Amino acid sequence: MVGVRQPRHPDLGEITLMEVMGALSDPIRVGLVRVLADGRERGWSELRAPVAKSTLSHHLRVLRDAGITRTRQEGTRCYVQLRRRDLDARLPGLLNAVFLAADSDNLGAQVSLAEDPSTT
Amino acid sequence: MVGVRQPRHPDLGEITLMEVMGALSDPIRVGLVRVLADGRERGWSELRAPVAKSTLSHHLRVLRDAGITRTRQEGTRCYVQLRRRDLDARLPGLLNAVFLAADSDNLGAQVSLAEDPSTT
DNA sequence: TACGTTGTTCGATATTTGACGAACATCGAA
DNA sequence: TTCGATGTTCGTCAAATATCGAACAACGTA
Repeated sequence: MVGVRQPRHPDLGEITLMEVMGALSDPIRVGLVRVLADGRERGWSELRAPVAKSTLSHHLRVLRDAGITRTRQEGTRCYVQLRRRDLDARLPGLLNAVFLAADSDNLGAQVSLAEDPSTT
Repeated sequence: MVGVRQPRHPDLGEITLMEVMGALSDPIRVGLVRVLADGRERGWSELRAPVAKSTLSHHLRVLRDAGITRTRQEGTRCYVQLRRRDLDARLPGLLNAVFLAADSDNLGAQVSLAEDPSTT
């Protein structure tokens, strides 16, 4: 990515419940995960959250470090994707439960996707 | 209870995903919840955790405030119980997922019950 | 090669959190 | 009523977190 190369992605066995729970105890991050819920890869710049870009970068890092998302760099741009398969394998049912509760309370609604992907 | 009366217990509708996730992102607290997993009420003094009693009190308060446990006072003693029904109603599947993951990793194993309940 | 874009990293804060021991409050018992 | 037991609360610290703006680094492009 831009700045530093090769963000660390913990592999399946390194994903821990404690870290995932901690990562998902912040509304911005839950919002980000919800936005990625459909499994599609999203561009960093599509993500809309009411925080400074350095803060958004921080949150995305927490998610990545916890093994919740995967970041891919392509040229100058980054793309983020939910590691749903890995999470479901390692922590069965957790993501579903979080989505269920978050959806019903519209938690993390402050986060959204840019309507127009070109709004990069 | 001892010290101050009537600990606050959020009712069903006040339980939030964010607070529960935060409460369950600490190994001691996950350990406590695991110890209460069978639904039986336990005496405060039965709980064994590698922290000072003021710290244990703190953790039990975090769990109580999040709506995860219910505390009852009887004379000089306190009894704690998991609010499983409420949690399952408000956050379906979450507790199960946490138990599943915590059990398989033996998370929070530092917490246990006194072998002899009289070890009060 | 000089720029502009895109995220990341670096301080700097302010807040929250975990932990401890000591003081305290409440209840039951001597 | 004087103790002893049982938790809670308080004051204090250290460590972790959330945020921000500014400086940076890596790419693509003019």
